[in-house]
Amino acid sequence: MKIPSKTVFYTIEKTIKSYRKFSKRNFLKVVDDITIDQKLILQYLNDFPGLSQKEIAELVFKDNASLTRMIDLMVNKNFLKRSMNIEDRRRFKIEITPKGKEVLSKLEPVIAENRKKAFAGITEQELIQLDMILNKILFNIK
Amino acid sequence: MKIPSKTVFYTIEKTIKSYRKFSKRNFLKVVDDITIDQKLILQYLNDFPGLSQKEIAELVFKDNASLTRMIDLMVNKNFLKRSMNIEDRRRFKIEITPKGKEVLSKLEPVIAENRKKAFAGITEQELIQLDMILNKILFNIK
DNA sequence: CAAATATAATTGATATATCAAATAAAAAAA
DNA sequence: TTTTTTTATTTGATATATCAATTATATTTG
Repeated sequence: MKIPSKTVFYTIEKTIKSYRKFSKRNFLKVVDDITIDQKLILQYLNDFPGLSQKEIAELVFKDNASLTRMIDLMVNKNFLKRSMNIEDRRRFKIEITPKGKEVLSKLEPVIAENRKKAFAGITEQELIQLDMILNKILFNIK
Repeated sequence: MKIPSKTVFYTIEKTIKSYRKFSKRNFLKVVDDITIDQKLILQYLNDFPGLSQKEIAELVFKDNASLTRMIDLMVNKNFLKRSMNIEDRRRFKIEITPKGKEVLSKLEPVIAENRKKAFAGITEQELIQLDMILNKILFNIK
């Protein structure tokens, strides 16, 4: 019999990595040259316009330095536009371009489909359970 | 009310990244200059001597190319020894050095303590639940 | 057996992760 | 207001992630 306490983190890691691969494969069917994290950044900027790089970094669990470079790339790919922010000249104004919005709208149905497939046969109750247990762990280690 | 299906993967990602940071912090109290993945590699080689780089890569969910570079580093740090394998000259014989074993033995109590803290107040039953739900997801997306 | 195919590991290129140090601007304190 | 401290971002250095191409050896096939 397995001892879950020794393997749970392995399973968590496996799940998130597998889901990322699964998602990426499906994304590439409708948009080329996009990564999971780029999609997440687009999504957050769409839902909460005006986010700073630092705020985005926190949302996607990355370092500010990584964000700088990721935003650079996304500007080069014309997904985003970076301009001066008059109110606070330390931060930038980061906006989604029409191309960025188009990419996002192409991905939306894929995202929905991904979740649907991933959660097939899993009840709402189970997801709530899962969420709750993970939050307990998060509380313990914070 | 939150909709878990839209946030569960976010929570999973947050949990695993937080746990990695938490573990690393605690590792560095007893051993300097070790990463979570290096510890995992040492652990696997200790439990299953004779693993090839490819096999290790699969166990830690990494690419062969990454493993090549990680093993290089670990050899430089004198955690591992890499030598020719007579039976199959395509693969290497990778062995833990005394220093590697020492590091591992220093980390063992820390690992146990990490798990204990992370799972405080979580029942065996809940861990089994968690494991089961994650495996359902894994099955769905594989 | 020789030729074709498969496997293990490496290398190169590019992106990302992480930490520390640097820069520039804003906010707080003197 | 000047000085000090804090904040947002960037840059440099090093490690890791990922993909494609390469190399060397093993295995399979004809």
